Amino acid sequence: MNPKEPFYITTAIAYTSGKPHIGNVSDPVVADAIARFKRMQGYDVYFQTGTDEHGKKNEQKAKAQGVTPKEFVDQTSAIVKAQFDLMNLSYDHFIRTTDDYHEREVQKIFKKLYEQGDIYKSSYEGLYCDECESFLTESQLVDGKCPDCGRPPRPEKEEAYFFKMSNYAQRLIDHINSHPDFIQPVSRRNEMMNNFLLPGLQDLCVSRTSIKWGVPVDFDPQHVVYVWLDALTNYITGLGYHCDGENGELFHKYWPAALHVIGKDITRFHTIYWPIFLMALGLPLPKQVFGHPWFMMNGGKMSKSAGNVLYADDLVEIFGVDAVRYFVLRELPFENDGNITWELVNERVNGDLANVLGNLVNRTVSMVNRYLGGKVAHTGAAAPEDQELLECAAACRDKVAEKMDQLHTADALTELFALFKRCNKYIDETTPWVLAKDPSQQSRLSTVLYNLVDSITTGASLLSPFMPAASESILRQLGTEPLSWDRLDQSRNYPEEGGQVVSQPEILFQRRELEEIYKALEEKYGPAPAGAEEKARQKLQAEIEGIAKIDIEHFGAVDLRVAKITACEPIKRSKKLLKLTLDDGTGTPRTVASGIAPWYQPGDLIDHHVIVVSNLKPAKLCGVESQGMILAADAGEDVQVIFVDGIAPGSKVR
RNA sequence: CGCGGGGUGGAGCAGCUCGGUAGCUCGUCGGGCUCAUAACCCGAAGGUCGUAGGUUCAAAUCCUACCCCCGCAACCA
Repeated sequence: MNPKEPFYITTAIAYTSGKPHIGNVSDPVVADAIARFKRMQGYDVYFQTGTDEHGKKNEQKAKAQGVTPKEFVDQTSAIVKAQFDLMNLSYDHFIRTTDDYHEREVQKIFKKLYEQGDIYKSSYEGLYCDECESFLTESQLVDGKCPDCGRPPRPEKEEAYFFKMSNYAQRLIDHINSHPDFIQPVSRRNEMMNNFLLPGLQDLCVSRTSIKWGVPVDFDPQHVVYVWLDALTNYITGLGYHCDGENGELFHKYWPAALHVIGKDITRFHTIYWPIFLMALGLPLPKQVFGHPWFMMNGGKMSKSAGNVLYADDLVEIFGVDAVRYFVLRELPFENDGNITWELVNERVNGDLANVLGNLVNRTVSMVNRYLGGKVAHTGAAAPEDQELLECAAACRDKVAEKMDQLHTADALTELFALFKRCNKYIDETTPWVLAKDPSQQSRLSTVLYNLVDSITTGASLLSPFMPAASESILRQLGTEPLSWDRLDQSRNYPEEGGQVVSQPEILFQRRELEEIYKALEEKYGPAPAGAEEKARQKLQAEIEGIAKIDIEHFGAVDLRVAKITACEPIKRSKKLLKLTLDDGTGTPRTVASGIAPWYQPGDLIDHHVIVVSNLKPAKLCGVESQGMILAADAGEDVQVIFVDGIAPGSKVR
């Protein structure tokens, strides 16, 4: 390997709408471990992260707080940065999309793409719904009506800029096919190909006039640049890219990026739009994009509104930075979503970190002090049972590297911890406490403990990209320094003539009982159930108060009738829909699609009488025309259709 | 028939490309040890590898059909 080979790695820049949760900091942590590992291997690494600060959401939030958008994102960007720093990220550059050099360059890029014909000015053709304040695409339209409110939208022509994706789609398809590792994992690649590229890419609208908080198009200032075009370019503006040709030194050195680490939700932007923007700029494409899966909380998506969010700083407060890093790197899987809960983190910390690693260091330092006065040297008294340990330690480096090359941080850690487990086993095999009782075994005892310390030194050195602080602490306790990469596949790196360990071992990772954790959480947040109930009440109240009052005429406009379900069948291609055939007393059967399939079997419904909104405008759902809707109580998890059995079909409900 | 991923001891996963003893972590049970953070080490129990067929001397692995779960798309009238 060329020791100076550049390696540019980025995370997705974080959106500054609020405090990021543990899932949001997981790709920076993964990227950081990879960046540190590559540095250790001798690559010339440049690691960039940052915040994405423009867009409507921030504009609105700032307004709600009575501050300017810039003031708002200054706050939230600092919050994001604090979380990243807390996780001990070793980024070389933290970019903000409100940085002046970035904004200037985005304007130039936009202009260049416009001048060369990739971006063209047109008008947004869709119909505009005044009620919903949004444009509707052809596919959204339902009988020419707004799908949300059913009002007739009026034709509106709003001018906007579009990017001609079709110019580059085929080139991108070819690139993806000829670079099988470009998109990781493969499931994401197939998804992109089949859902977006092969059916034909739509031109992308790349400007907005409805938003003020963005980078203005300098030659047409009522437009601002679409946030994704703005955000994605951070990867090159951060390196000092200048589209007029005078690129900075960093750009020359580091572009194209070796790896973009992102969350799976934004794979489309990074593997379709971003490469195409780069093609348009005549730049080489990044070598790899890794759309990692997510952490779920108890099987559900983490979200603030669901109240199941875990924050990095809360976890760090209890477990420490390295433990949280370890969990993310060990448990965030490669292909499918992973799980994170207090219980799972605790299990990992106790099992792997406290028991296997922490205790190993602790017992080793203790023995060196107790039996050898704190100084351990290789005295030459080798024995056959040493071989297996020494080989395990020497082989560890390449095993870990192989897994890291595949971006499998979890497997890399498994390999590394296999070494620590092997060390524990070696202690049992050699029983130093027995040797210590026999003065004639003094030399052997010293070699045994030397081998142990030597192997731990190797392991601790390899550990540093994953858990920098723990690695440093172990090496300091052993009285040595991290090993350089080219020595890591060898033995006897610990000073053979003798090294001095600290006189008192320090607890690396504290074992904790779940009860302690629950207690700490309760002290911090108060009793959980009561708080949650109160929150739910407040939310409900706010929700109901937020709904505009209507007068009786409006309600009278809704025609509710009793109808009997005469037939019911599931709708193919849909998960939630059942197709109901109703007798509403008119003699003409009425078809209604209803999203109740998760709660009702078709047979449960036949012959029941239900309430139907009879004058709702028809709509097409999954290929079925639905003429009205039936009423049901929706408790989120549970849904019950309202039955009025015994009442004649056609009866009015008021 | 929209596209893709997956179904392996109680839990979470590896193995499948290139058929040949089903492996790892946690949990359970039993034993050992005392240097250590109730830790560490050893052993055991527990699996018709989603179902049904097929190919083969031999199938978790290859082929066919079906069932179930997850993601993307669609979508809750």
